[in-house]
Amino acid sequence: MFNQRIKIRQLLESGTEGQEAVVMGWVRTFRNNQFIALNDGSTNQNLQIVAELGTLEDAFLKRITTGASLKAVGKLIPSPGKGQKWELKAEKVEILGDCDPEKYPLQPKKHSLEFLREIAHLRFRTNTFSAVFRVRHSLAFAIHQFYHERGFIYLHTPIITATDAEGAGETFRVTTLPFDGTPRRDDGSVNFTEDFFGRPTNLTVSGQLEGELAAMALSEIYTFGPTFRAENSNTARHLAEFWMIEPEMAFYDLEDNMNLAEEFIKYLIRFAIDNNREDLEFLAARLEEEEKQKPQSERSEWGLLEKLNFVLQNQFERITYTEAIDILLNSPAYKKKKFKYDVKWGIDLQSEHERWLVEKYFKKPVIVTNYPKQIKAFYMRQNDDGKTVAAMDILAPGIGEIVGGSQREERLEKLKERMREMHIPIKEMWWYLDTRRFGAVPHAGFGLGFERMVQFVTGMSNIRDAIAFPRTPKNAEF
RNA sequence: UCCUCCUUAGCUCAGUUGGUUAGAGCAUCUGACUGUUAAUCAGAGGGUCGUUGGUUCAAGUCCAACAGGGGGAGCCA
Repeated sequence: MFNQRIKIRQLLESGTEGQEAVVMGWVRTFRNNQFIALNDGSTNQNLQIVAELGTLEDAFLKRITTGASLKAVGKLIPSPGKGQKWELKAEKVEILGDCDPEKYPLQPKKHSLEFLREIAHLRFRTNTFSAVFRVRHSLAFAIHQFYHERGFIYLHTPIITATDAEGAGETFRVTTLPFDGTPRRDDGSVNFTEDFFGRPTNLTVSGQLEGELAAMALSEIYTFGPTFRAENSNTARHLAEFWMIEPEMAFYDLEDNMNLAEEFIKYLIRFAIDNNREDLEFLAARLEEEEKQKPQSERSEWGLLEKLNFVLQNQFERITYTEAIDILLNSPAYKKKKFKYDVKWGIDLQSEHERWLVEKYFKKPVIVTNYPKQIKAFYMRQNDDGKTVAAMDILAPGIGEIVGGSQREERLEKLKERMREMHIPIKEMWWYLDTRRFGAVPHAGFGLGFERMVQFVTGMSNIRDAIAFPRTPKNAEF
């Protein structure tokens, strides 16, 4: 039996003086030939193992190196030293796995995030990344709890799809056809009838359309799974493979949709604060250090926890696209020609415009609604003005668009008209249109980028540090 | 994909108007010390200066191309 061990988190939280304990973990540092800082990932805190001088042989001591894994048996006692409440007075120490210090890349010092990204297989062993992934876990758990409490059904939508009509960007092709000797038709085009599915298929860019089908019977569903975009995006907020939460609700209009999205985001933040206090405090301190490196003008006004608490305590600002344009046109930034891109009704809001609205003007999350129909997807419900659709984007400080959603067009003729205008193949989408033929109801939904949410809560500025093994153009190591 | 900056020891970085043998802190190794907190002190080892080509008597330093990375932009979540 191996698992008579106690996790360090549990030992530090509820251990009692003199308690006999077995712990296992990885050595962070070994000081003074007697103090081992041991971490097992259950908490950011290390347990100090004290091996009294003279009790262990020199040859054995040399094997206790940063990164080595070991088992320690001993008694929990109040620590006479500063910096920790408890320590484990070792009776027995056993090396589980040696770690050559000449070759091990992690040192007990600060490493740059860029360097750690290159050793993503080992970066879990740092304080920063173990904290990020504990928070990420909590958020994932909270997502299920939030929807479960509200009677939503967790739906698994397909990862391989034949639809390329969602208008959400470039896709990854899924095929078993050979690269050499690809079967061709007489006109030279690839003969997909010989492919695995007998037709062109790709990795999903969204589970929304399938989600709508289920919502037309189960009323309220959500998906939470991986999503793929083959765009050549090289930014701190894009991944080729990311996770997305897409709730879809029957009998919801745009306002219901916004209310749910705001409640959802606040629930996730609340959950992390309640369950990951220590990790968030560590990440907040880390962020503060990072901010100090920046020039005064670029520093954020708030610390991480202040920011999260502020978001919790305040209503998201809700404005229409038209109002947003008016505010931008009247802004000092516009009048002083600070914007690189021009502002006028009909344009898609640029990053600089969104950032100005969120970070300079409102200084809190902003929900922008009712965008011009030209710049939005075919399935969004057309408003009576004939110009706009019932769309909503939630813009978060430092992240940008974190949620994109809409009330869906449930009126068959209106939907088909829009599909024709946007050259969406109506015939192939027969199954989608059937929901509008058979008992259509008003419904709405949105997509929340999970890694962007993780970024927002942890304060990590690059999305590649919010997922264990980031997939980006020219990068699929690990 | 575009703009911009960067690439020097295992890591983080200095390196002057181009000039002789390229430095520091941390890490590693050796020794000392022993209630330490990224332990401390002394010493040692460690470099094809991203790659290729060019300019020059002379290139880490100047120029070009390529590769990788950061920041910003587009596309979006």
